[in-house]
Amino acid sequence: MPRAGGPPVEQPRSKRAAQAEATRELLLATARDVFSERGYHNTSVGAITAAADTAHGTFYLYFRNKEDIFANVVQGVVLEMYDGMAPLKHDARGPQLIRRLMRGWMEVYVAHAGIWRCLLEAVFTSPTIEALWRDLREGFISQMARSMAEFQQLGKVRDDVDPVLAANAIGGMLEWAATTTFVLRMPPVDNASFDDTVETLADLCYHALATSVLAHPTD
Amino acid sequence: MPRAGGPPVEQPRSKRAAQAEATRELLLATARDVFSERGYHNTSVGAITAAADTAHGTFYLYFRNKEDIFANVVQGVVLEMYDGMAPLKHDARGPQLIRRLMRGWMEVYVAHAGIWRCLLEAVFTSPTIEALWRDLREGFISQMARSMAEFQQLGKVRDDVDPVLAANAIGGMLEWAATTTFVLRMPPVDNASFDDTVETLADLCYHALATSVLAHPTD
Amino acid sequence: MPRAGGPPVEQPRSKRAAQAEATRELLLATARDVFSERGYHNTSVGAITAAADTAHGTFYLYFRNKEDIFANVVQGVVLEMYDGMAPLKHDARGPQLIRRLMRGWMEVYVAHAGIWRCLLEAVFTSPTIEALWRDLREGFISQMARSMAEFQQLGKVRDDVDPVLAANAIGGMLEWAATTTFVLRMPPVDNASFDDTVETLADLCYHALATSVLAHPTD
Amino acid sequence: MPRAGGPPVEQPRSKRAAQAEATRELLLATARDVFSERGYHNTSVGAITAAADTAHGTFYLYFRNKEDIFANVVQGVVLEMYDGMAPLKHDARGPQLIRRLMRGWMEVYVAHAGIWRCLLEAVFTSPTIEALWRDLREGFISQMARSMAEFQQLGKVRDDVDPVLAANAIGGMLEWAATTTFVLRMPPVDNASFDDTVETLADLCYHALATSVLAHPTD
DNA sequence: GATGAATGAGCATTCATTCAT
DNA sequence: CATGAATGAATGCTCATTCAT
Repeated sequence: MPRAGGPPVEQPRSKRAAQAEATRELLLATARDVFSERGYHNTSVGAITAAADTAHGTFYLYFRNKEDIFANVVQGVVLEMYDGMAPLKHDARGPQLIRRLMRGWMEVYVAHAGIWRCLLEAVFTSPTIEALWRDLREGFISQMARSMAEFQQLGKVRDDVDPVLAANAIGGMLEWAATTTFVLRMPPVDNASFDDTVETLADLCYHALATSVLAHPTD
Repeated sequence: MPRAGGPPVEQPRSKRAAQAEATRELLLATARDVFSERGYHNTSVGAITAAADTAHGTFYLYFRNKEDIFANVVQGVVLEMYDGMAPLKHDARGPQLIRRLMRGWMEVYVAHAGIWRCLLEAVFTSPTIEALWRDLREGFISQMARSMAEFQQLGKVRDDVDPVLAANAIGGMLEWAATTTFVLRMPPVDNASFDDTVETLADLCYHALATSVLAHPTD
Repeated sequence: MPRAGGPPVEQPRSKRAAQAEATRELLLATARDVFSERGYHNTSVGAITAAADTAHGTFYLYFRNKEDIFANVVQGVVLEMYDGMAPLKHDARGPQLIRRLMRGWMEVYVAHAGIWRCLLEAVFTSPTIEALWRDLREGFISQMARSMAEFQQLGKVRDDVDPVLAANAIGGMLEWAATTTFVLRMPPVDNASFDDTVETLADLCYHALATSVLAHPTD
Repeated sequence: MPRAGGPPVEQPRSKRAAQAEATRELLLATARDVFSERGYHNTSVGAITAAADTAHGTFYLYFRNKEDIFANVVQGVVLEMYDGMAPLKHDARGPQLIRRLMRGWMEVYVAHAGIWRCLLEAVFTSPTIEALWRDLREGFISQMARSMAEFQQLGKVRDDVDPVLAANAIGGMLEWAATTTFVLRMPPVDNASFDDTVETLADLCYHALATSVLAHPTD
């Protein structure tokens, strides 16, 4: 859609521009699938254009290189993920609330396992992707820190907790548990169900942060 | 091994074998440095042999390919890391103990930042490395789970905690905090010192697990 | 093929495709020369592209590897050879006919000595080429067997001859005489002329097959 | 064994020399097996020394390179083959004799299929092997030519046959039939047994050469 | 806007051969 | 005599990127 502030006309800016936008979107959507399936390094520009049924050269009309298109893919995916993590209604209290939050978050990671794995692969390789993810993640963590500060105001979270550092730690625990357990399928997955994992994470998180455990027994 | 009847000294296994071993070690050590510096994908076999001042073909006398030598590097590094994490004396109690542990662990990650980052890069790319790390990490996590179970026996850790799942979660929190903060140098590092990070992790960990917070005030 | 409604002329399929086809043909023709001159094993992909004045990578746009381009070369050459062997007019009788056939065949082998030698070299090395040649040769032999059966019907060839086995034997005699004498230049060539060789082969072949030698004296 | 004319001593010329000869023979024998199994190009010096359980460098004490050892292997094998072809007792007459000869020859090719195939592979690749085989084969062909001349004297073979050229042609028919049928396993093998092939070759050969077919009916 | 042919740098891998031990 | 570590040239193949059509 045309950016606000652009030319006043709402019309599809000449057929060419519309076509161009369509091609760009096609490449982007295809790239997301291909990256998800084959990983970052194992995906070549040729693989994307082949999957999109597009000429190889067309790619370079819209993206500078693999890193560039991946950055665009990630942009969309990560926002989608963090969006999926936001909608929590404060209609539950204490442990219940945290458990629901955790479950929602884990579900998001599991649902995006392919591209999430691919993102991690790229993060450790490409400085550009690293920087991009740094920024995107910062949004997520600082949002979490803000929530935590609010709970501190309400006396639900211990006062001696630094919201930013704690959010980074708790967020990391979640991210990494999701990654090792459901992406890399490391051992505990054999014995433990999704539910058990969520339960443990929520329990630890609750006790780590809650003001007084006695006031809110585990359930 | 020296033939019976040979000179009593620990003879260098025929000089030839010693030279070969030396070359192998040279390649291994050089590879570790090169990988640390340039990352997994950005390192080629040629880069390693060049840095080791060795003929390209020599590499293949000792290793099958890049993955192979990296697996050997990782083997050594990870054991070194987990070794550096083990030596905790139980001479401290409660929060103090955890704080010291955490500090030790973080120091290990910081000291191995380059190769640790490279390991993560490879884990998401090579199934072989992924499997290798899975095994090495399992040793670390299950050791942690065993400690936790012991503390449960002693009444220091809550009984309703599953030691394996909790170890995976807490270990992950640590790993990922170390990675985001000191490897990827994500935002909080600007504001927070190493000490603050350790303090927060220890505090969260303590409250997450301890039987009764009241008995052991944060400090 | 030209789209319906296009210009009536046999348009060169969009110039692009024509150029591509030209490049492919160039590589093919060059490869044939290089193979003829240097043999199968002594020819590298690089040698072909260098001779064709083409980038190394271009090769892989059209062929999977050396074996692949050689199979294509052989395809063409063998068909060309067997074509050159076919045109026999039945305007001669008995020994004369065979002599002319033999002469024609030998000339074909001599004309294709380089590539024929290269084919034999490859046949014993590459299962793919072996299979390809098996098929091409089968066409040649079974055609010969069919001719022989016809001559049997006409009472010119002995009835107790199995056409397929005999064709294989006689065809082999021809092939191998051509190969040893004119490709490997084995001894008899020093004393015997091309004509003498043809004469002997024709004579042996005639007597081997003909119903009654008395009816058709050698000449 | 020491060559006549060497030092007068029959003793095993110092243990060293004996050992050296043994190693040389070991390499030679092993090479024959390896070549037979894997073909000329697919065999490397390393493969031979590995199979012989010998140091890589040892090879170069006795042979200049792969071509050199193969030439030595071939020397032995071809003589062995032509030896196996010689022993024909003249106790049979006419077609019977030829049939027995042919059968014996074919059996030799079949028994040596692996190394024979390897020899052909090498002949078309290495000028040295080519020259070697030219000489060895010449011995075989000229022996055959001499036999043929004798039979001409006896009036059994047509006078208008040139023994050398005919021997080359008939010998080639045999060689190539053996090769295509039993080494390359070309089509006719599916329908025709070893016996049928021999029968056809003998029959053709007999009619091709015999003075008067009427005097010696096919059987 | 789209195409796809062409490019050539880059990397992995093999192997014959040498030579110090 | 035997060893086997070291060498480095040779080659196959992939892929990002450009550009004429």
